[in-house]
Amino acid sequence: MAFKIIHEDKKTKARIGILKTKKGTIETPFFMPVATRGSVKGLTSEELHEIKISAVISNALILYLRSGAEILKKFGGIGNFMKYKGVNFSDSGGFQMYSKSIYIKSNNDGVFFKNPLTGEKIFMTPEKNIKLQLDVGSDVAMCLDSMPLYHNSKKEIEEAVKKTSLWAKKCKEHHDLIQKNISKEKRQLLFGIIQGGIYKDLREKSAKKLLKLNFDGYSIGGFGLGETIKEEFSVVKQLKKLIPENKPVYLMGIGNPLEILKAIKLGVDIFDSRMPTQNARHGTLFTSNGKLRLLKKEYEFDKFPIDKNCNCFVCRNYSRAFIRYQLIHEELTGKKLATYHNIYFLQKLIEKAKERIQKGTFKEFLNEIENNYEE
RNA sequence: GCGGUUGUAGUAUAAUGGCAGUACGUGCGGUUGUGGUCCGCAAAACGGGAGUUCGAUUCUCCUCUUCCGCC
Repeated sequence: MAFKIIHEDKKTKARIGILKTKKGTIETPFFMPVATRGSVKGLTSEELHEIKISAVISNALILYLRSGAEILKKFGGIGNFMKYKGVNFSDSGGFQMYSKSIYIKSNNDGVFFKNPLTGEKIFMTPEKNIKLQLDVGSDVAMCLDSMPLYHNSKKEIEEAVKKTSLWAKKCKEHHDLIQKNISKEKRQLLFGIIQGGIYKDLREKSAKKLLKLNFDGYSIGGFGLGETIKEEFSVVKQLKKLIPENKPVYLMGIGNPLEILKAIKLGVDIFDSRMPTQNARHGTLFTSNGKLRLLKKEYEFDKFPIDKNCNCFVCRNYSRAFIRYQLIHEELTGKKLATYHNIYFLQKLIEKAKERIQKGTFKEFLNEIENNYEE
């Protein structure tokens, strides 16, 4: 069994679990920064270890388009390549169907992408994608899914659900086939992705199809793109009732601190998002009082750290004014320091949440955090 | 002093006898499974004065100003 629950909160659905991968075991809940092309922009793997980030997620499709996949294979996988000791997830690239620069179209057999660097047209099938993610050598792979957008019609979303189910079956069968001679402990895990937008009937249909295939974990995809949190959480609650307790649940693309905590309360185990890193680069910092727009002029001479309650390397050593100055003048150091802080902040927040789940006071913790947030 | 030249948001620049545009900067908002330099919105200017004209930032004159040349 790849996933085991070791602690359950009595007042909420929050839980602590252990995910077992070929690279080792890590505790849930956890947040993964995005390392799209094999690195978390601005941070070294040593720094990720220092912050105690236990997993990162890279993008198999983007790596492939830039010949990264080929190199990774020669290096024995992305973990060896980037010298990262934690767990490596890989995303299939299904999400890139929202990217106009590379997406062309899709049908029941796969997706047409174009390589923006060479103009080459690529037909990405579920089978090819699985092979690709095995070459990337991640510890946990995602199925190729068809991701509808929030503004798509219900009919279009239903189509996407259909394709996602079809591809999931192909992904799972191919994944099992390629790894059939590998011992269980050394196999890459594979997660199915549930789609269906905000429509509960479609989500249910999608979940049921995937549950039959018995994936190692279940991802909830297609959120964070325009729907309200209420709509999102309503679906998360519904899906949690359908997914067996002993399967890890991964809410894809969600990186807002408060949103993460509230999802943990609903029993979500895994998160990823480019939000903390991207926001950092653009000057929006996470703090215990909510977000801080560091580029505002009022911080020009500010000698305080980003967050006075934060104990990270950046907050112990640098002023808001310094980081702001570096960011404004486009010095890499500014982006790096801001990124370090945001990732540290999220990591610490989840660590605290885990402690409080263990103490049985997670619900109170959530209230405390919410009361401190201004936004 | 004489001749020429210049004057438009904080800065740099357009256009026009009839709503003065753009970029950067500033302010505010956004960013959720690619985006190292991202996106959206807003405030903000015709040096001053007189004249011609229905109407002048635009044409004329005066004045101040910029820069260049000459004495």
